[in-house]
Amino acid sequence: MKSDGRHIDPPGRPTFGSLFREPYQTYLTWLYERLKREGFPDIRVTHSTVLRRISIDGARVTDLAERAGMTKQSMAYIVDDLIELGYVTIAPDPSDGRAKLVVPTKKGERLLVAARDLGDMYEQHVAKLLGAGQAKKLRSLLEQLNVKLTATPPP
Amino acid sequence: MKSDGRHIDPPGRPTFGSLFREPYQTYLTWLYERLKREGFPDIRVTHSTVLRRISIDGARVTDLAERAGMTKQSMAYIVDDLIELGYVTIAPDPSDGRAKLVVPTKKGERLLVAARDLGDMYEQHVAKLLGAGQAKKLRSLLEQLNVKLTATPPP
DNA sequence: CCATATTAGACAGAGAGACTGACGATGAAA
DNA sequence: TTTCATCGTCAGTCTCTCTGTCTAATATGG
Repeated sequence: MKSDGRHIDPPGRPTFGSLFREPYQTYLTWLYERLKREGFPDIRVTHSTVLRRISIDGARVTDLAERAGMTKQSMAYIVDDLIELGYVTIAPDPSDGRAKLVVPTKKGERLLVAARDLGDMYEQHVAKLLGAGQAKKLRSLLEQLNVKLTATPPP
Repeated sequence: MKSDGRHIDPPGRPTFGSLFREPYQTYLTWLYERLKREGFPDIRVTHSTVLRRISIDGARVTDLAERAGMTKQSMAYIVDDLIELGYVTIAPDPSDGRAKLVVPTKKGERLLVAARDLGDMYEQHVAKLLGAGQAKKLRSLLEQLNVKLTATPPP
């Protein structure tokens, strides 16, 4: 944990990568620790690829996989896990006999609400650290950046 | 209980988590794609846990592991890989007969320089997208945030 | 209406990358 | 010297993602 001050990254000027990595890592670690405490001890980081994209209307495994940028086999693996843990169920898709819909259970909905509330709580903590105005500025800059990076990716 | 929205994340207001995740993901993907093109096709994301923390003076596996927050076995596995790929070598630690130092080779140093240059290039791209002043502001906010989050983690 | 191509998902196997536990060798301290 | 801590390794396991192959169901052109 202690830094010896002889790294490639000069201590005074963190690389742009670490600038983004560190808060994300911190957030991730905090969130899953809190979810554990809030009564969801069996939720792992991988599950978020499903949880981030699920809706109460249900979603197909193939769609979830495509949105997450992974294979449908991998997505099916994660969905299976969430089924076993009781956070989602599968229902037949009335509009396509081949497809199944992944739908959150009541327990799954409680999880989604908890995760969202924790996200808000984290943002409030950041506002307390930076000041409300600066936190708002940070959000705004990151939102702009994400939009513009999508539109104009680096060469 | 909100039930009218189809998506858990309202489209207009990304969660705080996604705000950090997206630029980091974009950056990672871009960086390793570029490294591939720059002549380092065998470098994978995992290797960064070593590369981020290595110095030209060398570092012990145990230290690398502790700084990366992982086990020394896992770190040794990654170091072995980098040895085989020719990016680092191990040298005996003159101050401790049990220990070995992980030192970058010439090839490893070229990689570190390339990675750092690409990081700068990415930052310049961000400056072009947001404007130089806003990009500087973003860097400043993220630096402050990282320092303050370390000092005062969320509850 | 049928033949063919496409699509949704399942099954099997492989490999990366992380973990735990146990261990020998070396060093530090009583 | 004896005892305990530390450095790195060996062996085994688990999670997660990938390819490749397969079936059942759907969509489409003739």
